[in-house]
Amino acid sequence: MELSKNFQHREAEQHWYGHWNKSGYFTSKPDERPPYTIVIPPPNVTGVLHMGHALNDTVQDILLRRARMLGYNTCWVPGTDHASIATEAKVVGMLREQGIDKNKLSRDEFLKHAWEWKEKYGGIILQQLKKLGCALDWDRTAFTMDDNYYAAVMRVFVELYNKGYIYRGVKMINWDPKAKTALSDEEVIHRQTNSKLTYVRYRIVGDEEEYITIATVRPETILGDTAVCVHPDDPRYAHLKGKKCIIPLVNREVPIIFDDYIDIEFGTGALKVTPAHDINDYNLGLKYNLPVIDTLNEDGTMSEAAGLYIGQDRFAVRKQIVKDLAAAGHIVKEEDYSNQVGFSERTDAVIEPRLSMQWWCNMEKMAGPALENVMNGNIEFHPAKFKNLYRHWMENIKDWCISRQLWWGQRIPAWYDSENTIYVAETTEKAHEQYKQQKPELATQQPELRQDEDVLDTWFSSWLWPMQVFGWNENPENAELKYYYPTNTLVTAPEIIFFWVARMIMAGYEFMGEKPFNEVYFTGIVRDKQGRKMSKQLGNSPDLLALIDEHGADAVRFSVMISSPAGNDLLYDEGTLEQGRNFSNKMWNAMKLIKGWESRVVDNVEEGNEQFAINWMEQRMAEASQQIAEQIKDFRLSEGLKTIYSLIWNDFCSWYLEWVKPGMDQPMSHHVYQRTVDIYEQLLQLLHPYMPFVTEEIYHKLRERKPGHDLMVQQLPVFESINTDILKQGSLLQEVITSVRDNRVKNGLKPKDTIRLWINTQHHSFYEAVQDILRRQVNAEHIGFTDTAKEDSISVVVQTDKLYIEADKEIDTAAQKEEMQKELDYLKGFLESVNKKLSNERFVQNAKADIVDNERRKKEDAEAKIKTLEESLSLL
RNA sequence: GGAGGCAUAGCUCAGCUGGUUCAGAGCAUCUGCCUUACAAGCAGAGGGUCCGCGGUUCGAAUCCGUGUGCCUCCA
Repeated sequence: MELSKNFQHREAEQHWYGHWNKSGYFTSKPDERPPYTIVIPPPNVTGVLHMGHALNDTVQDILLRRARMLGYNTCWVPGTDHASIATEAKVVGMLREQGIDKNKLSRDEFLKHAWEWKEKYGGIILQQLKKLGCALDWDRTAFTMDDNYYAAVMRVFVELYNKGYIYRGVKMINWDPKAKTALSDEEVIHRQTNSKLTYVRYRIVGDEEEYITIATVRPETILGDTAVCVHPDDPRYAHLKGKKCIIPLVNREVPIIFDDYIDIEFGTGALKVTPAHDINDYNLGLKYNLPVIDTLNEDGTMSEAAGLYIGQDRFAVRKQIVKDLAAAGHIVKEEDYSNQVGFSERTDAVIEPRLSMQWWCNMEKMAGPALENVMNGNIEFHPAKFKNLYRHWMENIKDWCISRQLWWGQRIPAWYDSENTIYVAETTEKAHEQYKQQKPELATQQPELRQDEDVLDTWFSSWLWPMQVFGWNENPENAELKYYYPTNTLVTAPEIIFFWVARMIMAGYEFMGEKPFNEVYFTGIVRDKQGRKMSKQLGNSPDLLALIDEHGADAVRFSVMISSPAGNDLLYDEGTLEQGRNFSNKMWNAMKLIKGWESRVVDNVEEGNEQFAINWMEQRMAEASQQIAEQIKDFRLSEGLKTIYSLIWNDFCSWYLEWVKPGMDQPMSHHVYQRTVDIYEQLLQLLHPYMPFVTEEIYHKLRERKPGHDLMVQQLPVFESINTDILKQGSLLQEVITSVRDNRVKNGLKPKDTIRLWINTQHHSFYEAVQDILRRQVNAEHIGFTDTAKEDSISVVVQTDKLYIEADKEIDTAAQKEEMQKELDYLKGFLESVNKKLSNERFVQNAKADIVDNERRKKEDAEAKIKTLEESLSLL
């Protein structure tokens, strides 16, 4: 078998993903094993794989692949979200390019285009997840607009309506003038924006000379003002009680009202009140019974009601009105001002608060169990800090605006008769039945009902995801739902904790009477090296498919995971891609080295110190396995990867393989060879969840495998208790080797220069067990024991052993002396502090016994070492 | 304005219930090596006022208070 110089990721990735898929490893059916279930946070059907997905889905894949190795029946459900507003915007844009105006299409015609688009381009992201290696059960691929899913959404709407949670009403909502739809509070992004604060004076009625000055960042809304408000305790305005003022340009008389809502410090202390276009003004309007003048059209242009600038865009008017006000002598001043402005999450348009008739869902009742079960730990949040955030939101939960003025989505199942009576039902037929029952006479004259034009918020469907992907609506008692629900772990971004996580929890308790998942792991936000959030707009998100193609999926997974501290944001540095690729390469070469020994394997070769190396490596592996299990259990996935990385690179490659490596053209013991392959297999298995492709590839190169004998489906070995003595001996050996090498370098010995090593020690048996290893590792031609110091040698102290290096070269004793003296000084200082502690009665009395014992041991160790060092020093 | 978080080596971060020779890891840097798997590598080294101040304690990177700086979410 000819092995390439480096790991070739392209062929390996394609081959193994296909092989796993064909072998049915991704498919799950309920059986006697315990389930481990994850539902993927469904990406937008319009989406393409970006860094956030890479992080999120790699985490899920790691958890899932590891769970399979621990004996669980793993099921990871893929799918996409119809993403009503994002998809509709995309389709509208595509139609525009083809010269088709959405407004000229009927609803059905538009939906036909939308479905065509979805079938053709939608769900590309699912193919991209395959490239990343994700072990998703493709047979279960779901879409939030599938027929059965649609039906579930209808049922939920009707049930909540019948319970009285869902109602229709006029309220102030966030209006997206670009998409021409309402948005929920969660879909509005507030950004600090540079604006102008314009000071405008309104003349007081009955006095040609007196004015009241207000400050505003949205001067165009002046046209909708119906009052001016000041604080009742503000002495500047006390004399204006009962007076009116005149809105400039439109010359409308409005009252001056007094309310302690006003912040005296802000601006001039006088606030213009525009009930139609500001939520706080709206509330003031309700309180003082002010008229509402809606000056905006749905596309953000000025309406008839504005009286001026009709049909012109709000931002153009903002500039123009300041000029016109100035010309009329009403502008006092303008100053730069920085404030929070709301933007649409989907279209990035500036949000206008706007009054409109919408559908609402009252969340208060559903919030109860959802809050309780997170706070009591029934659903675990990792990191736990998100519990506070969650509680804060749940305790102040507001009604959810669930209607959207769009076509792409689940149409609201409400019908109206000619008297505007509402019939809510899952289907047209059922609505008509209600109608005939309630108004038989009208129904015979006018049999047709008219359905509400709006669709539901996307999240009103995705909050059912963990139940509906297992067929909740068809049969809530079905075997799959019973087996897989509640799912185990939800992995998602903290940004959608309210949009999605909280609502899934509410839906779970409301409709299933059970939580949707046992635990939630919130990943960090992916940022670039400068700490900026990766986004399309900034263009700082790398092309993932290109990265995978160039460096390999394993390298991408490695690089995302290694820089992903638990619970914190991830500053993505492409340099770690190289680290990941180098790691693959390192493992590839370790395999090549081992394979190179295969032809030299002999049954009856005399073994040297290899057994020590094997015993030590096995214990290191057991120790690291335990650490990794702990780390992954606590979602410290990045640390888990570091642990395996170091175990493979340092312990296995740098130490173990060097320790068992046979000399040039020397035979290899059959036993040592087999154990080495066994050990390597287990290491590959530990790493497999993180880097599935390279590990599977090497696993198959190491030994011939029978069909079905793939690394992905192997079970993790269970390690017995750990022998710490062997681990300590291994560390001592490493310390001896490193110290001797260090002294070789410091004394200018070249790697090829051989030495003679003399050891003054109590631990003869230990050194005998490792002397072959030691000799090779420090390039010694001879190792022997001694009771006395060696003349003209480099002396090295390791713990309490003294080593003497003899070389055919001049030795710089002065430098050595200095080094030893430094070490000695440090130890003496250390001993002093230990002694101080031990002579402190309060310490000896208060501290735990084993802590005190430990201090005593430290004291003894330090004293012994000082003695050894002093002896060595005196001989220099 | 309200809520939450973070601050440890040049960079990114560990350090869990206060006590291990506790001040760590990786990357980066420096020095020497093309040594019989790997120069995408090997060997070795240097590098820190644990943000400032105060407190609790026999003992604080760790707990508490406070100041400063940065970040996120909400209004």
